[in-house]
Amino acid sequence: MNPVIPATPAVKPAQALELWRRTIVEGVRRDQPDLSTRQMAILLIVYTQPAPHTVRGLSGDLNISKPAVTRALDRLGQLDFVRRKVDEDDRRSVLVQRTLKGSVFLADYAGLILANMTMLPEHNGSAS
Amino acid sequence: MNPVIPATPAVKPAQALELWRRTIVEGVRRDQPDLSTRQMAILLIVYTQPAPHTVRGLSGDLNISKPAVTRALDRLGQLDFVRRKVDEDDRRSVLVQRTLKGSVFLADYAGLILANMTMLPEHNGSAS
DNA sequence: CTAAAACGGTTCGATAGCGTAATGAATTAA
DNA sequence: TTAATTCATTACGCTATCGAACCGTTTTAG
Repeated sequence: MNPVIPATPAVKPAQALELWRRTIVEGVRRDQPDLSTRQMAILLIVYTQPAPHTVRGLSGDLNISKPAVTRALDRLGQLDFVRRKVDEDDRRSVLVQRTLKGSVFLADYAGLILANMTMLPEHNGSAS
Repeated sequence: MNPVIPATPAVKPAQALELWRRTIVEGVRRDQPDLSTRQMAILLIVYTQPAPHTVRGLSGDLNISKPAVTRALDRLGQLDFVRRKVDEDDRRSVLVQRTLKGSVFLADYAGLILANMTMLPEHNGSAS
């Protein structure tokens, strides 16, 4: 259908979706903490982007309302995946900090992703 | 930690999370249809796994209740990402079928994943 | 000091999702 | 034919989340 691409980078759309499916399905199956997409997005931002992280900043990053961020932080804080801390330079601001539990959770999730990534080349299906 | 693996495929946990963050954040930012994790899981199963797909089968695949699958199909059907069809062999069963809109959506999503995957090697950060 | 602006949090009504249990329709067993 | 089984959906109560608007605190401007 589309043989224009000169050299395929060894990874195809079908394989990308396969990676996504395996990882997400596994996550839903285990489902210890039922994180919404937004909560997961915030968690990933906090742990993979350099600090500081504020409510306003996260709200802008994800293009969602502030209350939504606050709620997500409530939930993530309830799970002890993140923690709030008042900014000393500006006491109005709240800094989102990482926790050990959050690190463990994401490390585990990363392992899940990697496991499915390494499994990809084996599954060389070219259907549809 | 675990040097048993003979040849690491040049991808680290931090890079896996980076891939996840970029893709999910992009999805949250633009995503017109705000799909939950379960809805996305069902969508991926339907489009990457061979047919047929029934409510009962999806319920078992994801280890969630059947009404949860029904509601997810309502949402996905409302978005015209999937379609219901009565199984002629067994009229009690409902077969979940793919649609053009769903194919386009997932193809677009796959492109998003691939874009972030190819961007990964550039981001060779080894912090933390 | 006083007034305006910025920031995060809270309240509000509305919406969506969950699982359990009951309902309808279709198949199978007797 | 009748009864039991199976599949999907609906009903129900509950919880979580949504955006808009408002509040209290802190910072900045005058």
